Amino acid sequence: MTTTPRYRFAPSPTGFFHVGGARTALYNWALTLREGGTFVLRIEDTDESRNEPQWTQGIIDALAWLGINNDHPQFEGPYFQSANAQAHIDAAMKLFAEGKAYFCDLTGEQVQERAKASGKPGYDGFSRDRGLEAGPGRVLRFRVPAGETVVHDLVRGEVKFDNATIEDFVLLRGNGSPMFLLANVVDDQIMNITHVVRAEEHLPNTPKQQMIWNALNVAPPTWAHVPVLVNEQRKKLSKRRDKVAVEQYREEGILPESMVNYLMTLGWAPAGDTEIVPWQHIVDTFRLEDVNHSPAFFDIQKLQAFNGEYIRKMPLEVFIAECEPFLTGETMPWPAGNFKQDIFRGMAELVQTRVTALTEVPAMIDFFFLDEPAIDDASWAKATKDEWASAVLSETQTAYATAEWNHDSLKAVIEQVGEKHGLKLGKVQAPIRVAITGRTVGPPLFESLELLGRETTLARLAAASQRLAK
RNA sequence: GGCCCCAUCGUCUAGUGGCCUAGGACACCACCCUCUCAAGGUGGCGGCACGGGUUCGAAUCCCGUUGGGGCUGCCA
Repeated sequence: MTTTPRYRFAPSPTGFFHVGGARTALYNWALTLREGGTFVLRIEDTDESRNEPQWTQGIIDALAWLGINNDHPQFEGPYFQSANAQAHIDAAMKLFAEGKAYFCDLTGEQVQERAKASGKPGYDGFSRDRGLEAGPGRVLRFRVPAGETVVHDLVRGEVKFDNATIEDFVLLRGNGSPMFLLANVVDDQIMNITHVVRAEEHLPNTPKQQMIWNALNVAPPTWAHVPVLVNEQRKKLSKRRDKVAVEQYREEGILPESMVNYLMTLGWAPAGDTEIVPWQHIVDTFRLEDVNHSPAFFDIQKLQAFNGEYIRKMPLEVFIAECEPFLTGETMPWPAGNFKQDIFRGMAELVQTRVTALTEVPAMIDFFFLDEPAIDDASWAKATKDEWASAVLSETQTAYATAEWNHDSLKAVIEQVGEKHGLKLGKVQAPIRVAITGRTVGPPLFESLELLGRETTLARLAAASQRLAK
């Protein structure tokens, strides 16, 4: 009889959802999907001092955004670790009854003092044979057996630990509440978890947990410890120091497809010469055995490059629809109500190749919807510094008053103006562009003018001439 | 300090003893294209940490050194 694999992702709700956590979740999810298993989401909320309910919802929302949600029959949860507290305590007491754990009345400070005095770090097993019963303030410690613990890890291979180097760790706090090491194991047993795929920082915990599994007479799961994600200093990504919130990347216009694809390439690569591959391809080919052993730098620049590619790959209609939330609403740079969908539609294709995040779209087309273009001083100075600028502006204005209003002819007009002054199109267009858009860079000018319309164009050219005359 | 993990271009990686004169991607540079900016195209820069083995042959296996990281909590 073969049991279907059961993977799990067990975050603790102590802050925004971390990109490292997202990658771990994705690894589990990909494996679940390919193997026809189950993905269990379990919120590890046993640290009452740090948990906040809103973070739980944040995790669920962020996972859903990445495509991990209960629309899929293979998704199970969320469960809450706190709901199993009694089972954790029962398991602990079973270990105590069997002599596999014992109570200790030393406080944390006392443990430290003893360690300092003896010169050996950690707990020294002071209460091992004192036969203490449960009581207020007494912690339950696991009696680490002599010998060696060998962890079989799908990405690391065999990792051996000398039990003598592992202290008798705490199972139950002085107030009776279960600790992570225990709760985590008991929950995995209750939920029939077969594969524990998590970040490498948990590797030192694994021999301890494996001993708990054995002490509880249950065969441990298959372990896999994937490398951590690091910052440019090659330190583990931290919520305090680094930009790690999945939510934030979402707000900044990163597409879930890009995030998913990029995260999967940290520590692993699809076969062949392309990294941008469909999720289904990843599901079909991802293997833990192929995961790299060393930490990976989370490179925002590369994430953005992925995102740019995903944006460009979108069918135009999809792009237009996806931009919608970023173009309407209070925070837009233009007066409410000024946005015109048909103008954006006309520009969309030209905008699409020029952004790496959807949040960049408004700035690309703001001049259409602003009553006056927002003139950037540096751009203005650069584009109008030549003595011919004034003449170009006024001559263009005159010609545009009667020109045929389509981008080809608008372009031809400027070419003629340029020719008169011995200037190439690249040069002459500069003052016009600044007059109309406020900047020296932006989407193609003549298509923009066509959509802007004659009236506004002439008004802006006139305004620019006036400004230049001052 | 102790335990554990890791080590290919700046970064992410391919590589599982001969296919490696080490491949791709991001970034960077140049050129082409071009109304600006992009996109696209072409090319360039740039790496097996070091030292010993093993082997006919090593980026690939072994040992050591060095360097990095994680853990070392009545957090998870």
